[in-house]
Amino acid sequence: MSWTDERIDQLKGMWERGLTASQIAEELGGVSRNAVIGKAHRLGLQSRPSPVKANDAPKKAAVPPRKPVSAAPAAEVEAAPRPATPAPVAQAPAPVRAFTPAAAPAAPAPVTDEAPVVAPKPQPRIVSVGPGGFLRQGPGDQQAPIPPAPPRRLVPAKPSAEIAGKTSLLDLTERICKWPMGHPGEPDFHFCGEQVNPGFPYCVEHCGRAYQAQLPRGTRRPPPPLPFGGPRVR
DNA sequence: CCCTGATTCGC
DNA sequence: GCGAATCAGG
Repeated sequence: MSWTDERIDQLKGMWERGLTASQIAEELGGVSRNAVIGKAHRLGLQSRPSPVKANDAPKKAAVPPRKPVSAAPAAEVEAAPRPATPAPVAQAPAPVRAFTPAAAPAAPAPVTDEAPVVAPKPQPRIVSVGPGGFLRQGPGDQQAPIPPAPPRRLVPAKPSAEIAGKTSLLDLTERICKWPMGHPGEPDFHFCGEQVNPGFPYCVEHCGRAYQAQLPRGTRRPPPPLPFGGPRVR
């Protein structure tokens, strides 16, 4: 499989929504987890909480090159680190005022420079709250800052109590027995969920059901006689 | 063992 | 550019 624009878009979306690389790889199909991670990095989608990478100063070399083909110049001065998100210079917490009307009028924009900015009179903005708690926006108002969505992992909703504790379709992995229990559509339809017989999609017990030993040709039993002599043959 | 993301490097 | 191999932490 190749990285078409569509697949790249899917990758971006899932990566940003917090799906793991494995999940994304499964979803896309035809690519490995490593491929997804590699592509994500090449795309510049980067930096998700990694279990390995400490978020703070990497004092030690994280991964010393296994095959140091070229000696790296050690005296490299790191360039100025680019902040991941532009500094929220004038991110005045406007909506807060709506919820804490008693608070004194805070400085609307905490400008940090020393220029003698003549603070315009902090005229009290009238903010009305609509049903559901959203803030009504006046014609001149700027869009309220959208709070960044925290990274979240999609968790399959548990649909019913009958299935609680059972192996659902979403629980299936390479090493989970996929023998169906019940029938699709029924409320308690699930899968066996036992440890798989290595190399097979089912556990040992269900392998015995799925794969019946076949006698060599010539030694097969004749088919059992059908009732009433079987279908009529002219 | 399983999982995770990061990184390297041959292709 | 791609991704398997590898590393390393949970």
